[in-house]
Amino acid sequence: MHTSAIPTTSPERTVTATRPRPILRDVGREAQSCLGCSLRRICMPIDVADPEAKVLFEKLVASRIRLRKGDVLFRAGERFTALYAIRVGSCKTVALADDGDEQVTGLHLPGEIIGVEGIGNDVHVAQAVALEDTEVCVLPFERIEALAQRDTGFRRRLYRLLSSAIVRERSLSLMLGTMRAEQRLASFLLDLSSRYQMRGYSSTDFVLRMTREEIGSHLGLKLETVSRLFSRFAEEGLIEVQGRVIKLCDRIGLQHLLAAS
Amino acid sequence: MHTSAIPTTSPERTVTATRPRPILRDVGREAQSCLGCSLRRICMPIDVADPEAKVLFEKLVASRIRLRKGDVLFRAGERFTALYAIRVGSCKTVALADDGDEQVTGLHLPGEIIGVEGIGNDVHVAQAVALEDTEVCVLPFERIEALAQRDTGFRRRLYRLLSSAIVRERSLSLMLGTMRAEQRLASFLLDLSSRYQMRGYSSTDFVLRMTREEIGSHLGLKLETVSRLFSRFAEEGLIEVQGRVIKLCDRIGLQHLLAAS
DNA sequence: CGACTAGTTGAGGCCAGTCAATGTTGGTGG
DNA sequence: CCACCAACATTGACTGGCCTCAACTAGTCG
Repeated sequence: MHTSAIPTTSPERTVTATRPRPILRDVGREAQSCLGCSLRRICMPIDVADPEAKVLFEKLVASRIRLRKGDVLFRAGERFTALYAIRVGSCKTVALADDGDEQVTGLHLPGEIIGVEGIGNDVHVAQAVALEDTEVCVLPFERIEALAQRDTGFRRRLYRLLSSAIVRERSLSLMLGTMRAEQRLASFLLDLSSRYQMRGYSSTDFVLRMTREEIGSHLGLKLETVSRLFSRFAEEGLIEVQGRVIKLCDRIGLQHLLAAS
Repeated sequence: MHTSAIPTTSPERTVTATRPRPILRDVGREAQSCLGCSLRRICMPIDVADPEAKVLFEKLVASRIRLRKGDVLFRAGERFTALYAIRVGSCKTVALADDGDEQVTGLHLPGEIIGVEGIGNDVHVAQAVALEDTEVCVLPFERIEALAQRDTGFRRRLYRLLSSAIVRERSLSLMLGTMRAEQRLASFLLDLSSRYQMRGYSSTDFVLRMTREEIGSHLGLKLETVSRLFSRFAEEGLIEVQGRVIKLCDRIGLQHLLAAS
């Protein structure tokens, strides 16, 4: 069930770090059931009662893929065949406009499922790139379809996955449309913080996996602006910055920034 | 099947034109099948072969609702019970941030289906408001669910609906994150133009249903900026403007604006 | 007619972009 | 181990696009 043809995309025009490199496909790691996965609570929080459906659920993951930093999981224009659940590491998704403009639309952490925009199109409209060494589970669409048809709970999960992607994109628009630079960055940091916390990591100390340029692209800012803001936040005692190592010192202060018009 | 409780939302804080007004529910117009609908090609372009599914398909629309300009179809926080297909008129969808910020996230024309963000949440996260006298079909979620379970084509249609909502939101983000004011407005006009064309209306002459402020909110600009840009586009011979009546004179010129860095 | 909303246009200020120089970090090979 | 290089990051000076504030006009409705 490999993708039979790798569609031609323009020769690598990415913000950073995406050297042209052969696409790595299944590394032959044996699949594993979601049932025993430690990320299940975040990734697939459903119960499947019906025995037949349960069998399908256990076989949802066809394989695992290992990615090194900079590896491309899927490209825009490539045929949609599966969703991917991040098990270890992190990925960015990058949207490409017709005119070559591009934007980091999302930063995805373990337990998140990516690739949903392709689900109605048969084609991916975005690109996913690993930000560090990363491992993802491959959920082939036929299996998703089959399980969705049989099990109501899973179908609900699928709806939720899609609608929360809509909501996420929308809140990004809201941010880009209404916030000023400092608010965007504060909002970004707070969002990251709470997502790390949800996964049992520190909510105050973490390492950014994106460059200033990628963060800027995500927030609709230039890298210099991002850099300046980090410095300013540090001066004001809101955070401590050491390259990509971040420490949130004053969460309340950051939240106040958001409230300010 | 009416919504049993109307959740309390903050007392009307919208960009414009949304006077507090009693929510109008079903006006008692008899439902009608999608099969004979002139918008079906745009709205529900599927064939349902299986006879049982066909019965469900014919009964998809429970009722129609008529809205006058400014009427609210659903509010953020309100329970999600149905999708709505626009038959006549147009609606805007408005997203509300925690801090009171709001943004027009979409302008919806006949044949479009709105409310999909609520599909996984049981709750609407946005507000939909009629921009003119408007009529919508009510597609109760139970009926959608039932048909989706039975018919593969319809299920695909549902996926497509959701994923294209993701793509639409994403391209809005892309616009807000990467384009300058004149490009945003040009892009907005060209998008509207092609959507009118798709519906058999003139692609060059149309009436904006939104105020400058609403357009600005959608594009992440202030109303003065929108107004100035309309004037400038008119000066440059790209368009003619007469209040809300727009005539696109130089489509190519507008497209050139997009390409320019 | 007055009150109100929508739209236009001008003057000035500020936030973020641009251009440029310099510093820092991490990986590679001698 | 260190030298070197490239990618990443920081900081400064300047610019300009969009926002803000404000005045004025046009149309609408009671």
